[in-house]
Amino acid sequence: MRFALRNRRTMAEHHNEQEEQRRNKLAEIRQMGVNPYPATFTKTHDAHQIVTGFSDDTQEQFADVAVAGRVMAVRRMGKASFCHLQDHSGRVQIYFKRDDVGEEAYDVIKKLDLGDIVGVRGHVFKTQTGETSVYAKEFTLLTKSLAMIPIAKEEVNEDGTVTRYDAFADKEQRYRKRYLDLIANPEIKDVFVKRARIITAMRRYFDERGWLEVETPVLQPIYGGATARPFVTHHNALDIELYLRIADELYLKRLIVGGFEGVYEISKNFRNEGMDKTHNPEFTSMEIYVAYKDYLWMMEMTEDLLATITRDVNGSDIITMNGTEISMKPPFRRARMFDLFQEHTGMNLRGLSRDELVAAAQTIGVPVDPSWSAMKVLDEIFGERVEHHLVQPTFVIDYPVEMSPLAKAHRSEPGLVERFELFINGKEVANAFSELNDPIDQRQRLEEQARIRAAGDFEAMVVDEDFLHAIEVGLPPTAGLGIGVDRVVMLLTGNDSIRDVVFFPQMRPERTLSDGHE
RNA sequence: GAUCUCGUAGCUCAGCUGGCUAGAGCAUUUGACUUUUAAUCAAAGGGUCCUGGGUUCGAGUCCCAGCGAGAUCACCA
Repeated sequence: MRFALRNRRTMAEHHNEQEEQRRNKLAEIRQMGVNPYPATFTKTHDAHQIVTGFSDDTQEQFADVAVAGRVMAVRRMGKASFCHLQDHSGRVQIYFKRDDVGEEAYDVIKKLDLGDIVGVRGHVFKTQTGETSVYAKEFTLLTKSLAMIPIAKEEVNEDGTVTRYDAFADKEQRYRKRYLDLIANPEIKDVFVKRARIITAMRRYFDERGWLEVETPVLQPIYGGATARPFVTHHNALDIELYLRIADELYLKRLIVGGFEGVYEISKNFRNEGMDKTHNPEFTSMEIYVAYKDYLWMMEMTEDLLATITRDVNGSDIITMNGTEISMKPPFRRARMFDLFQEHTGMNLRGLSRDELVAAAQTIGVPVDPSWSAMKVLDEIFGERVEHHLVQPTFVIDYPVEMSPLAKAHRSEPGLVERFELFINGKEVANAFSELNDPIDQRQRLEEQARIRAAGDFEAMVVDEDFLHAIEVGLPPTAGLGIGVDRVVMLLTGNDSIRDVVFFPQMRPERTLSDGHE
């Protein structure tokens, strides 16, 4: 009966047996004169502090503690009961004895359900079997839970590991109802704590160097800075179409034009494209622009940044992904794109025409569509033959100009731009260039994009006249970098799905009942 | 968008080539038990078998369509 869970809100009158029982208990508790939803509770300790801090030597400090949390297990034995409370730090066992906690409180304790939130005051002790527990003297119901919660039984093994029986494992329900996932599988909180630490470390790194965190528009009249399809929305008062940003690049460069010499933004971007293990329609990116620097400098900054973050959150330079060790210790390998082609295909693809590239692809057995552009063919060969080799951090540098309409022409290599992409574990993690600041060149590049767009490629860029005007006013030499924050989090937490590093990944809407409940 | 796999109780799952009133463990209810710990013991309740069609004497099971999910591929960060 999946839809019973899914459409609870639309079926307010329809409760199953167990939910009906909980509502009855709620009424009974109210009749006993107990408020099932009081306003506050004063905690003195976290579960973790008690479990790790209590000993024969410290028992004085734990003579009077107050803890609160969600009831995760109850074992009743007539006039005494044990339960496990779970708070943000972990679990602790509570011992309730009717003669100590009082008969009225014990009557409420008898009605406790898994998922209720309670507060307990008492002293800490060790049970006969040696588990550190709180011996309750006072009990307060803090929140009566009315909905069923998929709490599984757990066994703590001798080595301290936990075996969970019949755990809440349905990926769909875990993503849709993340609050249940967090309750039932609390260890996933570590991923999100680490995510927060990564972002904090990144911010600290930039702030320490004097670069300014800024905010630029999410709603943009012209989208740009990347090749992607946008989400479209409508502003009623202005009666115009607006686009959710696909990148913040063009606005951040305007700020460098305006005189800031280092700006960064950590922001959600939105791309109206497919979803899979590494793509969510909204995702977090970090973009930073620093004046008077180039992509060579940016490579050093990037490897130092990522090494610093890795050490901060993982305490080591080594990360392990599906059993593969990846060293985040600088310097990272640097390889020119066409050298990598040479290395992994044995062919020199530099300067080949489209037809020659198609022929080359066929020679090495990469299937290509003859209608594709030269750049598309090159990209395909890279994806098929090169990318998955780039497990250890590798800067791929010096891309063809056609692939990079916002990057500065290479200072010594005609036809290439000063750009790098950083690959780790076979996936792109960062993208950066010496920013194009030649206004004539920039205009030509965007106009070329417009032609590609007119020819039917909706991902090609749109000409942004105001941005071009800003470049004409004068952008100093500038290095820019974008990092896929979700991907960094995936790497540092060992997850291979973006859905496991985002609290609420995008899901198809659930089906509603056909009979008009909605 | 394509292909494959899956959808049975609150949770985790059985249910063979279609055949009695659809099962188990946990969870729930009632009773016993004042240091238990996957507590135990006794009894009980709980199901639109994802949805809609079809085949059949008979469908959880077979067929078709739809919805949702996961995996793989394609596009992208």
